Amino acid sequence: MPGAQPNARTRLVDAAIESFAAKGFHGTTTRDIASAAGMSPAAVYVHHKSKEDLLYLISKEGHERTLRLVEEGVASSADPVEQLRAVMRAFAAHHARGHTGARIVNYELAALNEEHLAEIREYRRAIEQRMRDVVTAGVAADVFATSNPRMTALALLSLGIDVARWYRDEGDWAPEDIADHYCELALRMVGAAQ
Amino acid sequence: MPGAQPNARTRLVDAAIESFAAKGFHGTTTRDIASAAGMSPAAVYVHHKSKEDLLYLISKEGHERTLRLVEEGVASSADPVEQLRAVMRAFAAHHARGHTGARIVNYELAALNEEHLAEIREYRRAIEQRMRDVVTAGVAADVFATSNPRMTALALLSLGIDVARWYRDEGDWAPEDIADHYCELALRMVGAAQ
DNA sequence: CGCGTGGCTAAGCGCTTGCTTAGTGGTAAG
DNA sequence: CTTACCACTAAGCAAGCGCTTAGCCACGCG
Repeated sequence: MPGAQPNARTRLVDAAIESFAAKGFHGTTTRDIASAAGMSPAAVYVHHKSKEDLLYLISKEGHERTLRLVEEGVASSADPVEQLRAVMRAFAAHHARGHTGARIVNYELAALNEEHLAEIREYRRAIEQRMRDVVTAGVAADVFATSNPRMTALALLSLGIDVARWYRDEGDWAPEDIADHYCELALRMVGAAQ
Repeated sequence: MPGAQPNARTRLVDAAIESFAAKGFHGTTTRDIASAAGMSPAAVYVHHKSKEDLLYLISKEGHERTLRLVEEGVASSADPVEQLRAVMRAFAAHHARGHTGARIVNYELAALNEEHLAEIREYRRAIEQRMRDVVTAGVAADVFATSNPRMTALALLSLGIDVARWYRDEGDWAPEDIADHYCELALRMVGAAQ
């Protein structure tokens, strides 16, 4: 065991996450990734097929995690108000706490190849569907009131996703502060009765 | 006059906007830009200093335009409710209609050099300040009610910016449809009295 | 001990990159 | 006709790119 720390493969993945988030997929070289993981350029290819494959792995795991988050929020209650609260809390906090990975998930889709992109799009479609279901259930139960449930659902996700763009670790707000306030905003956006 | 159409310089800028928006700054080559403008690779350097300088020019003009938009919205009325309506309408519609340029403005900041980035940050700070002023004025006038005006103002801008990410020309909604609905959402987010 | 195995690297291949150099051809003034 | 100028290009340079090849070295097993 030469270097340090855990598994070299995951060290490379972590290095790729840092690099892709900071400089974008095309702005990152395989040498950047290797040296951030403390290895030689060739080491990347011992553990991963290609640079694009690393991106795909990161994107896939990120989307899986996000979908799971949303589904757990929906499953946490039968009340649309509580569902929305749970989903928005988890979604916003995740995009703050995990802004590094979330930037890749949301802004590097164009760098994926065709098949990989098609697969990732499925996750995104599923996430949107879950949020749409929550909003339409609330409207049907007459606890939400919005003139365009589909656009409102998209706006809710959009608001959460964009946290990954503006969030800074050195900022004044902790992920939980943002999650709290975003819950309030979400309930207002859907016109939740209070 | 060999090629066609207007001014070669602006043709190159337009080509750069298309390319940067589609593939990102680092994913675009100077040859991409030149050939999209119907010229040889060297022609880029007849009219522009460097690839980064093209990005700077696009980013600067985009930010100037956005700031102007926000300021016009604020100036359109003395009533915070009307101000917010005007700003959100213009802001959302702009990020839909001009999503190509807006993507560069919002997602390619990291590709700017240090001085250029510093200058661009000033525009962004000013835009945020204008929005914050509208929200705090509304709270002071007791027509808005929000527990965290600063975060709410950021969320309003965030919501508008992210339109540039998800908007598609082939989609079901026109920029005006989005602008209308986003006005409603904005007023709800700030807790505007109805 | 010899032998295989598996994580890792030194070196480098073929290609593309941003950008430069040395012009070319068309236009217009003198 | 000469001269100067301007928009543009053909060709190419040095550097950097993603990725491969060949092989090293520490290890476990007989």
